[in-house]
Parts: sequence; C-alpha cells; structure tokens
Amino acid sequence: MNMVLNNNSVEKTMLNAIKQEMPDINTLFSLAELYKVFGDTTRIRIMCALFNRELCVFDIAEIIEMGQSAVSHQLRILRSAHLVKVRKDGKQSYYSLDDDHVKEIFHLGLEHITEEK
Amino acid sequence: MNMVLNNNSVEKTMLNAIKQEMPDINTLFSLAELYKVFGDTTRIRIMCALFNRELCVFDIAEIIEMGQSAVSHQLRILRSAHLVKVRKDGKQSYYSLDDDHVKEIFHLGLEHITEEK
DNA sequence: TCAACGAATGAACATTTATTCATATGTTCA
DNA sequence: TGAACATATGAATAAATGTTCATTCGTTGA
Repeated sequence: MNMVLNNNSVEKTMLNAIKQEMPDINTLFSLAELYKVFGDTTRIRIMCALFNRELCVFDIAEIIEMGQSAVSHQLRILRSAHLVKVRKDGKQSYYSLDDDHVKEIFHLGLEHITEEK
Repeated sequence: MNMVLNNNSVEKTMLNAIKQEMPDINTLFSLAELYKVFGDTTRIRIMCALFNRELCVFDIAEIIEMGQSAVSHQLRILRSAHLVKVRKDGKQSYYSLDDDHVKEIFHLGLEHITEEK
C-alpha cells in the first residue's frame, strides 16, 4: 500500500468530511460579496444616515461630507447588494434601507467591536 | 438675512441634526474594518472550516485548497480582528473561532443572500 | 423649447489587498 | 546537535477598489 499519511491533527478522511460539510463555494462567495459592501466607511456612513428615514442623493452627500458622484457610485453598489432601494420623484432619487438585515448586521458588528479586549 | 436655502428634501437644520446623531466616525471606521475582514472568500472559508472544531494551519490549507502561506497570512488578519484565536502545541498552531459573533454574523449574512429576489 | 438642476455614468488615477515565492523562526526527536 | 517539520513573515506582483473629474441623462418650470 502506497498510502500517503499526514501527521497532522486530523485524519485525511476527517478532512474530507469537513470539506463535504462546507457550504458550497458559490454561497460563500456571495457571502463575502455582501460583507465586502459593508466593509467601506463611506457605505457604512450612507447606510447609517438612512437608518431612520429616506434621503435624496444630495442630502446624503451633505451629511457625510462627500461629493455627489462618490455617493452616487456607492449607492449603486449598495443597491445591487439589495441593501438600499430607490424611489424616484421628479428630479430626485430618494434612497432608503431595503431590508431589516442591514440594521441587524450593523448592530451585531457594533457588539463585536465594543466587546473587544 | 443671507441664508442659503437648499431646495432638497430636508432642511439644513434637519441635515445637521442627522449629522449629530450619527455614531462617531471612529466607530464607523472600526465597523467597516470588521466587515472588510468578512469580505473575502478565503477568510470566510477559513472561518467556516473552524465552525465546529479547532484546526491546525496545515489542515485548514488542505480543506480550503490553498497554500500554507496564504492561509497563514489570512489567519493573522482574522486574529487581529479577534475573530479567531490560536493555541500553540508543539510545532503546531491550532486555530478556533474566538467569538460567538462570528457565527451570528455569518448566519445573518446567509439569511440576507438567500432572501434575495 | 431650453436653461437649470439632480442624479448617474465612464475613464483615469492612486491606493489597497490577496497571493506567491523565498526565507526565517521555533519545535521535536533521532 | 542537526535534520525535518509546522508556521510565520517580508518582498514582489497582480488585481480590485474608491474617488475625482468630466460628461451625459432625465425632469422641471420659466
């Protein structure tokens, strides 16, 4: 028998079992994509401003003190992640949070960082 | 009175009120930093492998099919975000999740992406 | 109809980030 | 002690990302 043994903590068959039980790679990829969207201060601030109200692009830009273009670009990213939604009214686009998950994810993250040693 | 009026949805005073109620910028920055760590498929997969057990670096590398060096680099990032912790035993370093938040954040994210239209 | 305005978009640039390769560190055991 | 091994780390490279600037699109109202 020409079996290759590894001398690590876990047996080869066990490693394979762990591989099997992992969620499929596409799911994990989507998950990473979602968190990537949360992983930017500008987008976090935008979501934060939208916590209790809808706002148009110009007002968001004022609140977070950034240019209209930058805000608009980030809003597109937030939109495609289904984190914010738009309502158009005349010349303006009003954005609001799309989903309760946003607040929940936000709060969980806060818990983690405030509990840090 | 030389007050500049804006003709957007919300009055200037209201905008300032919203600015005031925003969490301070350092908190939001840390929050973004935390989610940035979740925002990478390799790190997500590592955390996932560690969901129910501790593993040494070599085994993690086997499970997620990446090089030892890449895994080690990512573990350092996870460690400094307090998401995983190490226990050293002889030649090996055993990593495990540091915190229940990891699982909670993970599951919330999964909920969000599976509910998408 | 056309000027003014709010928002969206594309291209360019600078910065950040993940991976790889090579090497260093630290531990075990022969 | 020194060879073998597990892990960590530094430098280099390639790829991804955020912001800015310039421009376009779409709507309003004079």
